[in-house]
Amino acid sequence: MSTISDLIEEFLLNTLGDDDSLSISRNELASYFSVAPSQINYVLATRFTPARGYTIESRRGGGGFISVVRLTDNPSEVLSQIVARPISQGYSYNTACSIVDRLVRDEVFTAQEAELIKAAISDKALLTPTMMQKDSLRASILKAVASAALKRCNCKNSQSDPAQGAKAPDGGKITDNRR
Amino acid sequence: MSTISDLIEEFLLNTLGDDDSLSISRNELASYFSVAPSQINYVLATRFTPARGYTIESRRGGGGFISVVRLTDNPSEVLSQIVARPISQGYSYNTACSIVDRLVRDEVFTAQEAELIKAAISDKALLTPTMMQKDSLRASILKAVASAALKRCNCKNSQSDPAQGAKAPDGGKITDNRR
DNA sequence: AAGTCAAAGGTCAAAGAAAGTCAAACCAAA
DNA sequence: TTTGGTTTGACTTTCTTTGACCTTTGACTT
Repeated sequence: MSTISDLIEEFLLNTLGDDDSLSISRNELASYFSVAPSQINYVLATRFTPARGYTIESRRGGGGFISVVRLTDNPSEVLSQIVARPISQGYSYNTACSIVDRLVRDEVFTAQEAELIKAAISDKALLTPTMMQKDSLRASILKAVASAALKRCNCKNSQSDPAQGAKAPDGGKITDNRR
Repeated sequence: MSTISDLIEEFLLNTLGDDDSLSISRNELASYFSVAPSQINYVLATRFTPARGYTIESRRGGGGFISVVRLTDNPSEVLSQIVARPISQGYSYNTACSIVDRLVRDEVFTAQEAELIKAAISDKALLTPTMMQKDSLRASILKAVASAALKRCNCKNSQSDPAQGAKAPDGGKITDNRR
């Protein structure tokens, strides 16, 4: 069964379509789905995270709105960020998966590759006793994988695509807010 | 004589039929058979193991579910050996690489996938202090990856579109992990 | 310009809904 | 009587939903 949050996510994704941003009224959306307005925040906080390649902007007061922006920065940027990030900060499994999925979206990885990577960084695969250790290990493995991916990325990119501007407005933090 | 666990197994197998995967609610199933919910876990843990050709996925919380995924029924010999082998025996990096290369020749993995896997199991990626620990960890990761490779969709299916977050309403893919 | 106010949206914690874990109790067969 | 597979239930973890209360904003007065 899929939850109302899933439906809202789907609705937003559909509304987004091929565009790279959309703007809505929180209250309207909430009443359209008959949920508490704060549930909209929940959906945004859990599904439209930077790790997944989105950011949120909003304004309060009369004429307020929320907008969802699809991050369109260069995939190799994302890879570089993973590589640059200190291992000690670690990644939860879910955050790591969000990132991997996001990279599938950006066509850095195929869906099959993503499955393999996710398997490799699953709790199951990571024997280590404590969660903290797992998170670090995951960061380290992901880093190695990202480096490997960067290599082929460089090969592919060697002659392409100047026409893409649009950097992340926030310096592109890669974290996931899910609880 | 047949225990209730056997009946639950049979029920699941029937429900699975010819499909590659099924998705159920643990609580519903438990109450259908009037058993403790955790008995469902017992059945899954003892009867739907990778060794027997299945893996389990699940999600907790509201809208939670358990899904049973059938692994390919004509697995690569090499792949099944990896899954069967005890982790404690470990793999050196070189051995592991040979195996992965072998799997490339067998067309289980693409060359690109192989690169990523090798990166994931490189000494660099594996933080752990002692070599022995690294070797075990490598075995565990490789096992998880092999297991993922045994999922059908990973073997032959790629015809459909993976490009956007999985639209399959209600019948298809369960592989989640997102949140 | 400053003050007021209603209309947004934001935060947070509690309650609810699943599933997971683990060890103790149970039972059948050797 | 020991052993190994089953069954159960108490407790934990994860994800979702709701509601009460907080902050920001712009328009409207004064």
